[in-house]
Amino acid sequence: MRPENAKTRRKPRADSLRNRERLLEAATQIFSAGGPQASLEAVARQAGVGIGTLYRHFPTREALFEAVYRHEVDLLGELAEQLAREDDPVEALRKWLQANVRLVATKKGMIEALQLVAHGSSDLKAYSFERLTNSIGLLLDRAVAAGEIRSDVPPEDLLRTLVGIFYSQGTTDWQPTALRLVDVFVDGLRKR
Amino acid sequence: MRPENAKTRRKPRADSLRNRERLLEAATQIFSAGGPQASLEAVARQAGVGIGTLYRHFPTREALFEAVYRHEVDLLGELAEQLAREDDPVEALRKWLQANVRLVATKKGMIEALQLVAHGSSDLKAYSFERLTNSIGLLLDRAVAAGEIRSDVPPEDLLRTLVGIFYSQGTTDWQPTALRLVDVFVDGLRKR
DNA sequence: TGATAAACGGAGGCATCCTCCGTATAAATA
DNA sequence: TATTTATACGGAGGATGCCTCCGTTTATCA
Repeated sequence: MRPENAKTRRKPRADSLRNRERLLEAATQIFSAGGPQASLEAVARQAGVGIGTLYRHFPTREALFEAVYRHEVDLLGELAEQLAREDDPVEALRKWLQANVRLVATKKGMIEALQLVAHGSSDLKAYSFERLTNSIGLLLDRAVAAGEIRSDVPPEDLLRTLVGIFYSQGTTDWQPTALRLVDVFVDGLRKR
Repeated sequence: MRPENAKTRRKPRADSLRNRERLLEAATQIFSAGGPQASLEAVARQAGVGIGTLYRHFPTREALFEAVYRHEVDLLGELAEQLAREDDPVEALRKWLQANVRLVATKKGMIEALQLVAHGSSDLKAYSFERLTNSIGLLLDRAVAAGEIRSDVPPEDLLRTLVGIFYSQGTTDWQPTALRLVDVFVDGLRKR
């Protein structure tokens, strides 16, 4: 006799959890290298599981992609919380923005991925928009509170500006330009 | 004896030209409906030619897509020249911008298409950027010369703003919003 | 240590990609 | 106009990817 609700449930199987992790990790790699339309069979191969297992965990390409993307967004959120404990608030903000640029730069597929998100599932869109806006807000408020930057730029505008920087850049060697633009923008936020 | 250069060339075959046209037209339809990753075999079917013919004319998906996109850009260029002959220069500018919105709206695939261009062949990017900038410049200069709008907004900025409006919108029912934003922006350009 | 719910792998059917080459045909030539 | 020949045509076919289905395996629970 088990004392739980009507729906008595077994503990999830250990191999299931493990495979899910492996798939997520493999998908991050494969999508990063090949964009979000990369072969799902390649993902399964990379993870060392059967294609059926992939589809059981993530019934559609979008489901897998969303899980990967959510994970990346969460990592950026954690980075923001970590940076919020640094001394110099303006530098913390700058570092976070630069981390975004580097993330996109090292993962060539991420650019296309971002575009899919921009016009895909609005759940995911809402989630990541909120999460990223909060991250920026955290760092921004601290810098504003310290009296170091102007207070009339809301986090949303900063996020959109960041995305704009990604979009407007070409494919080759855009990272230095993007980093410079971020620098300029952060400097522009500073009070004179 | 033919009086031409070392490379004596026949006139291109009529069927070849015709098929190229048909493929372009079919691709415009198919890509518009299904986005740039739509089936190429569907394009060939729609055009009423064999798949081999498609590949002979356009060796890669990108080549076909580029041709389609160039054609659309050229049409917008021609529209600008036509509008430049209208009476009211500000209205002409507004109409051209609205035509852009409608073009993208009726062709759902165009949004993804634009994104491909943004990170694809830089030839195509340069070509379309220049062509569209010129179109805007044509209409803008006329309105400036008539003293109706401010003179400190270069065509490039206007183009980027337009693209930004496309990107920032969600998938559903964004056309009214985009048209409104265009309106606001054009009104903002007016001298008080 | 069995019973069994849950997860696993991958074969198989279908779609698309792209290449290759025998056939057809439009332009050139006589 | 008839013949030649460069050029283009169509589509079969091999490779790959998508996704489903189901017989087999295995982790949990008693």
